[in-house]
Amino acid sequence: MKLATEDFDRISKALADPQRRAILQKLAMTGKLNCSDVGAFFDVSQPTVSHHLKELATAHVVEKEKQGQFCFYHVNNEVLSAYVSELQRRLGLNAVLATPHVR
Amino acid sequence: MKLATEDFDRISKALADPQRRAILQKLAMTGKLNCSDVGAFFDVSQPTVSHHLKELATAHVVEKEKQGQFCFYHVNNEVLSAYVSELQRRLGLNAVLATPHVR
DNA sequence: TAAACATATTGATGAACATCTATATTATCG
DNA sequence: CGATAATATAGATGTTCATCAATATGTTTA
Repeated sequence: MKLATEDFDRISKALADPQRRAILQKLAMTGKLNCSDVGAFFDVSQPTVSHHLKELATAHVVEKEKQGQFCFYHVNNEVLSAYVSELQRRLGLNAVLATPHVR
Repeated sequence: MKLATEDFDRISKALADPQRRAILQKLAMTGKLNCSDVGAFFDVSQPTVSHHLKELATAHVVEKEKQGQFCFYHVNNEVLSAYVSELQRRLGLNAVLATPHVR
């Protein structure tokens, strides 16, 4: 999967904040959570959680699923993998594994 | 190689800025550059380049080598690899490849 | 030693941002 | 319908930060 430059930039920024990384990690571990559940894990206000989730969603590293009054979020592994790959590519960390063959 | 939490945080922040990523990428491509050479590639002032290189060095993603009046910088691949691994671990991107065996 | 050069530091400025309180919006339930 | 609950938005505030001009520090060379 190919990431637009704009998305790559946005993801880098999204991952820069420790609180946002913690939220993302929690989502990665639990699979799927709603806003309130996420908030319960951390000592920040509800609007702050909402804001962070929005940032993560805008960067497409999480996906939002509205179910009635609730709003579930889950990690987008495809985007995260693409981000890590692109990061490795840019940093020259994948020279040896350039085109891995599966036989 | 194990990254201290503090280092992981600092690297995430260091990678958040596009200008710093561009500098790092340039260093990854060319291997080794001094301050002036780095500056020549971008349209920013000398103090700004110096500042960014310092941030990258503080995060240990580049290493500094003073040679007389010049100052050479090169990428620290070990730290960058460790960062990417830790990132993958936290984001749950390595479930399948947990302990890759080389036979 | 004086001038020229490479890099670092200082201090200032404007923008971005994390966070909060207050409030709005939308959905459920009695 | 009215109350309660979940999430979002608006606006404010303090902090962090990217950047620059000016200057300092350290190094080479004429």
